Amino acid sequence: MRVLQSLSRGLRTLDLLREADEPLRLTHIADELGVRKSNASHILKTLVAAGWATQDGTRRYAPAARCGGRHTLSDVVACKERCRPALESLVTATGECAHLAVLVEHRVWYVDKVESTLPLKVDHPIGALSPLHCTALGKAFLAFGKAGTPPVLSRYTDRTIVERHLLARDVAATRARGFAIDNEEFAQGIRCVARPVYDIRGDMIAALGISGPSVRIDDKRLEEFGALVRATVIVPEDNAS
Amino acid sequence: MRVLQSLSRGLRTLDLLREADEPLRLTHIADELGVRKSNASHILKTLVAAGWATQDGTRRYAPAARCGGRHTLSDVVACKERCRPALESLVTATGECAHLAVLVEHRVWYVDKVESTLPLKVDHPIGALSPLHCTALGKAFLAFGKAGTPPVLSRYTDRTIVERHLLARDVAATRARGFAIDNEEFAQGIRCVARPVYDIRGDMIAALGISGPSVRIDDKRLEEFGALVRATVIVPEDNAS
DNA sequence: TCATTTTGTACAACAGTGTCGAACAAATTG
DNA sequence: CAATTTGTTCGACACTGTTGTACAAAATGA
Repeated sequence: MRVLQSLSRGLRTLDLLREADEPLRLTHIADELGVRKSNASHILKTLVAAGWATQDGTRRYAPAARCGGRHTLSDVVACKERCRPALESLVTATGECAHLAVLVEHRVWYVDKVESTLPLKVDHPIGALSPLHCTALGKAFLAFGKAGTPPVLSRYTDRTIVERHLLARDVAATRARGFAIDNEEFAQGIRCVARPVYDIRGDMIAALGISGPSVRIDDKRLEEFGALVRATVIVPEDNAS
Repeated sequence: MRVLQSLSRGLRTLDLLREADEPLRLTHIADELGVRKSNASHILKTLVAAGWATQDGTRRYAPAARCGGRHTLSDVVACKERCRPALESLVTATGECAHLAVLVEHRVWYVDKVESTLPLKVDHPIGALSPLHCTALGKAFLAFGKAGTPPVLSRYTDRTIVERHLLARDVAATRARGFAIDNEEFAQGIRCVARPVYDIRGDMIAALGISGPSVRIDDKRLEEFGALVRATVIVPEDNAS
């Protein structure tokens, strides 16, 4: 069997573009492929002509929308189904609400939840969209996924982190801690913790968290929840695909 | 500028695989590309080696999972947001529930809804998954989208269509009618109508429908609902992408 | 603002890859 | 089991893709 060189390189280029968090320069791609710039230029021009990549105003290249995000709808639904038991056991263990969300552009999209049975409870409806910088689920993507810091950091409460360097520090702390915390940064009286969920390839696909009213969650309990969420076992994806 | 031939053909092949409803034979692809079979074989082997296509037991080729479905998460969220006004106006006009769903594998996935304000109402929760062959939303995908008939047709009520030829006839009727109907085929006492929602490229991306209790929806009203759903204007997608 | 550096595209020419055609192998059909 | 269709392997030539250089266009820094 013969492997077509230019085709392989073109596909490799698509992978590079997709894996990158930001548009890539021609030089970078040429280096990565191990070819001359002129050659890389032709490869990229061909990808653009075929509608698989785009070139922006700064001459950088990005994958076209048709390349899709890192995950498909099927991936998300499969993830949702395999995280269900974890959500339920967390609610049983804590009595608080559990949520599952995926990353869409610069927001998190709630795709599943299990409600608390207590009368006072948090209700993020499935299908809702929330910002990244002030929710535990969102911060989990900032810390463990490939989400870039959102362009604007809106204020929701007096605790919302709206300065980029403070957010960066919080994200670093989150990474070290192993789970993300939202301490009334999105809505007053609500505290949350969240952890990443990875797919079989090791890419973060979703964030899974617990939310509850601050009156029931003191600092000590918040830490316990964090440890609990982090330690929760999520059934691995079957590699039949 | 030079367009790399083998790369173009490889990308073209990916398009063919993605657009097809079923795995394609090598000969078919070779004809489509206008090259010899041996050449097409090398192209496809390269795609497989790079993880962009798969070859099944019958030697047919299909796009790999990473190619994604026809639509991304962002597409779905954008669709959901642009369909919101339509859902709300339909609920206002009819008093019944409106739902929005996308296709995932062989099921529909509810991504948005607006509830009826009446005490007796239908409640398909967002995030739920339903079969294709016995829901209006699902039948809309069968008739107007590229969904294939599901492998098994389970019975849910005594009205559920479980024979393939009867379902095919129903799908054809749906196409002619312009909207899909579920006449207590999934749950007793619930009738629905649904229509397709298209993206900017003309591919069906979602199904939008109204559901209500049969006691309030006689045949005449069902037709009215169908006409109403079909006539509802959905704000077009902005082509900034 | 103008040098200086970096980055991307265009060009010609050669090497080597991709394409062809045929022969073989493997399914599928009758 | 023969006949037909379909997919893969192989060698060889032609043409495509790669290279290196030259030029243009931004970006950077003074």
